[in-house]
Amino acid sequence: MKIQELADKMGLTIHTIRFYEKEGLLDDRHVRRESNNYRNYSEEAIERLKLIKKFQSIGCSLAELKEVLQDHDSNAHTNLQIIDWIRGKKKEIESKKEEYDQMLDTLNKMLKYRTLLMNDPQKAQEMLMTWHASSSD
Amino acid sequence: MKIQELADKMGLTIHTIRFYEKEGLLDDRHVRRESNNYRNYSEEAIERLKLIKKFQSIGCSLAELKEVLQDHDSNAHTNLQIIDWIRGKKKEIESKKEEYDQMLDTLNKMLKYRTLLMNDPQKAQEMLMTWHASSSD
DNA sequence: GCTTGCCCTAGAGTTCACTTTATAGTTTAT
DNA sequence: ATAAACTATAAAGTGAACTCTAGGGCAAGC
Repeated sequence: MKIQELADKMGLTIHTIRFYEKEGLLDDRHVRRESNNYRNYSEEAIERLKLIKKFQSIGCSLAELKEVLQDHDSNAHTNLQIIDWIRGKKKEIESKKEEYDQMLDTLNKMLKYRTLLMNDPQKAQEMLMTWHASSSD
Repeated sequence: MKIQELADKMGLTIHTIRFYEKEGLLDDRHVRRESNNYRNYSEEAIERLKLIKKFQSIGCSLAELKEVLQDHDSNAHTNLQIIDWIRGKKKEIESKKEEYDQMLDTLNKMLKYRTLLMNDPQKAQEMLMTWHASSSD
């Protein structure tokens, strides 16, 4: 598979794919060269890019990803180290989810206030008072 | 309150605070100048910075934040526009939470595999097979 | 009155994750 | 055979959100 085909399949640009390779996120399990020096991608490249996207979408940096993916490949780190990383990442995600829940709370309050403001400005004003009395801006 | 004190209270650097001001996230409700031109921050500055952190932690850009905070202050946008923004943001957060759930799934699989690898390499190998048969890397 | 430490501005530098550009070789269609 | 469409490399540019530096002013202690 040539680079443009892969790019289309993955919804990336060819530049991005070459960039990932340069950053060490793809190795010869994913890309090889044809006699004309064109890159030729294996099916594994697709899976790798999917994995990159997945991790990236939850806030892994490419540097962090490189670490994990290299662990995945070679045995640079011990199993225990990887298990630790996974546990840490799980905690991170869980606390991020909690933050999101808090934020949803805040947004719901804002929504309630703004809706009230349209229907009953008087009551909205009252709401603002009690809000300010408790905590945030 | 002088800048260093605020920075310490908020866990930011003085550079970051001045940067936020330059970006228009703080106004004269939050900062004024003393006769010597030193910045003097009100208590409201603390609430404002908390709010900035809160929104930022769930992926709002400073530009976006500026919009909302200005709405919050002046009535640059209509109530309906703000309500729309809030609704959109809520959706964003909800789908982000789903992504996080998926990621937790993946991490749990990885953890299971790595744990098995330590206790029963044979079974770990089998697990890898069924995994590869289904989908991801 | 001098040192130390905090304050100011303006602007340059940094990191991340791309994105674009310049230049050139290869393949394919007409 | 030539144009178009694709590939390659190397390197510069971008935007976001800081972060740091240079060069200077004020303030408090000895």
